[in-house]
Amino acid sequence: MQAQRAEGAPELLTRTAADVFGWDSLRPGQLTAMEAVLAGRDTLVVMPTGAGKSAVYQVAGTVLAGPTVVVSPLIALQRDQIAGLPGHGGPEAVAVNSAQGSGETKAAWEAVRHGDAEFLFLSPEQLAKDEVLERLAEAGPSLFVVDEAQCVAAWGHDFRPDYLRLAHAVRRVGGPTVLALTATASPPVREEIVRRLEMGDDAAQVVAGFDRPNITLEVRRFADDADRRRAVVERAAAEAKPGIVYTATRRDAEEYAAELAGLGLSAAAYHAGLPAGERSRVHDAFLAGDADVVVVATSAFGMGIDKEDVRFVLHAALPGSLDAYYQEIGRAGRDGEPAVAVLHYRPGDSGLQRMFATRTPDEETLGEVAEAVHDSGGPVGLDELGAETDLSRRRVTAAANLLEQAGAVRTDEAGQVRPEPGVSADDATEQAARTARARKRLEESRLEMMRAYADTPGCRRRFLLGYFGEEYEGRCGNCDTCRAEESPDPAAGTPTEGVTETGDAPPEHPAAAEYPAGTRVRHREWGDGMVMNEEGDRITVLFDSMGYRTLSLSAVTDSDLLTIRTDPGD
DNA sequence: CGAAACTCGACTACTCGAGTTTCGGTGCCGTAGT
Repeated sequence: MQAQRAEGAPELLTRTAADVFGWDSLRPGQLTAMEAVLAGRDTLVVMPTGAGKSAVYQVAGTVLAGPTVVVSPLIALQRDQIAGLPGHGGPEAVAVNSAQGSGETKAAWEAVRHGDAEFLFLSPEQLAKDEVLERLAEAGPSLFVVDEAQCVAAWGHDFRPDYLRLAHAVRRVGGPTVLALTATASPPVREEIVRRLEMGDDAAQVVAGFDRPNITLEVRRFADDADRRRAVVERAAAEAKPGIVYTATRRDAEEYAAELAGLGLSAAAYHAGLPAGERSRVHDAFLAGDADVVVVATSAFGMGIDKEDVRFVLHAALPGSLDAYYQEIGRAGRDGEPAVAVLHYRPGDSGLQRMFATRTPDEETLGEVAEAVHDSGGPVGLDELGAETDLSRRRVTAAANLLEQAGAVRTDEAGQVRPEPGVSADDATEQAARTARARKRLEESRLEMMRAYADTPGCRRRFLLGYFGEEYEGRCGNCDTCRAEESPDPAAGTPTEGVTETGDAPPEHPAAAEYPAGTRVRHREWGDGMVMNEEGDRITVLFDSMGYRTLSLSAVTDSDLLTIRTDPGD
């Protein structure tokens, strides 16, 4: 104890990293994050995959007394994480999930209860169960880690609503320090993670640079679907292997895979509709690299893939957001060697994404759940609500989350849902529907940003980095628009195939310097927002209530639309 | 929102086109049946 006290936190962390994990040095961001965690501060770490995010919780968790809970979205990922920990002698790690037998689960809980297990891996769905929370509360975890924390914002609203209920879980297990980890998160997504996980006001944020200069960025726009298909196949055949092609539908994944296989390439489709055995076979073959595979995938593929030598990531259609896009192209060129990311799209693509992104619980569902909460009179569990409304667990949870977000219901200390006093079921429904509509608008504007990236005449890297809150001066020289500028060959650049339409970047507006990315502004009608991007004479602002909006600087200065806010915190 | 699948009537005998409906994407979980 005396010896430890004499040793400062950085020394203790560095020594643990070396003694327990065999790491000779820690990167500055890692150490900063670990120190914040050790000091009991909730911490958000945004760092590229391969930069050692896991080390942050591994070392900090080992140093802190008490077990560490790690929330991980995929069972396969939990296995990898456990396998990645040092073998015997090191801290023990266990998991609890549906894929393992009851004996294994029992042993895992025993290990946690006796203090033998330092790390316990769980899905958010496990943390929705009373029994799991009670056992955890007893064990008194000191650290609560949310890995792949972008899932909170990306999946929590509909697909896996238990992600939005993690804050309740944190409270119920005794309020340990929260550590959220992600490779990709724009400022509004970071803000949402912090808010949803109810991380403290003084939460630390450790954000490493987003730039991946070795990835060449390119966009090709097509009027005709057949032209686009041909271009994708030709490109996949021509580029150095291995690579990934992302498609929008399962059907496309299979069609592209078949077409590439027809050209003699070893290509395989991967999507959630395939049998588990087939999926893991494709996954393993791709990781091993022995098949020189060109994998055609839907977004199911990629999370947790740590393969260094992916040479290209092609998109055969427009993704739903730049957050998703950057996450996916980030799987290219991890070794630092040149790699390419090419987006092939057709303006009609956005319809599919709009459908996916904007499907929120309908008013009828919200009404049913609101009434069930009301009629119950007192605290009621989500299972009970499901039985009463005859809705699936997932839909009930999503509806309850919206009602809660709208301030129409509340979740109590025991995880039960209660009506908010003085709010009728009808009012609750109306408020939640309003919240759902606002969410829809935000998702639509995210899609608009995706399209704006695809259509920008300016430097793509600068646009991307601006979206992630990083300023980038000048032009990168490694995207199609920069290259077109350097070699003013009319054949270069990215005109729409089949349609003549191109343009140089508009000249910088004199007022551009007044609105650098990150500036907090107030619009006469749309309220408060933050400048995300400035390009030529236009700026893009993310408004709290309206989502992303692009404004002309001439209009802004002519009619005094925006005021710059100087109050730092609000 | 948009593409594909389906339905249906016309007009001719199996095909065509217009109109209508359906479907599109991510993973946990638990439980029934071998």
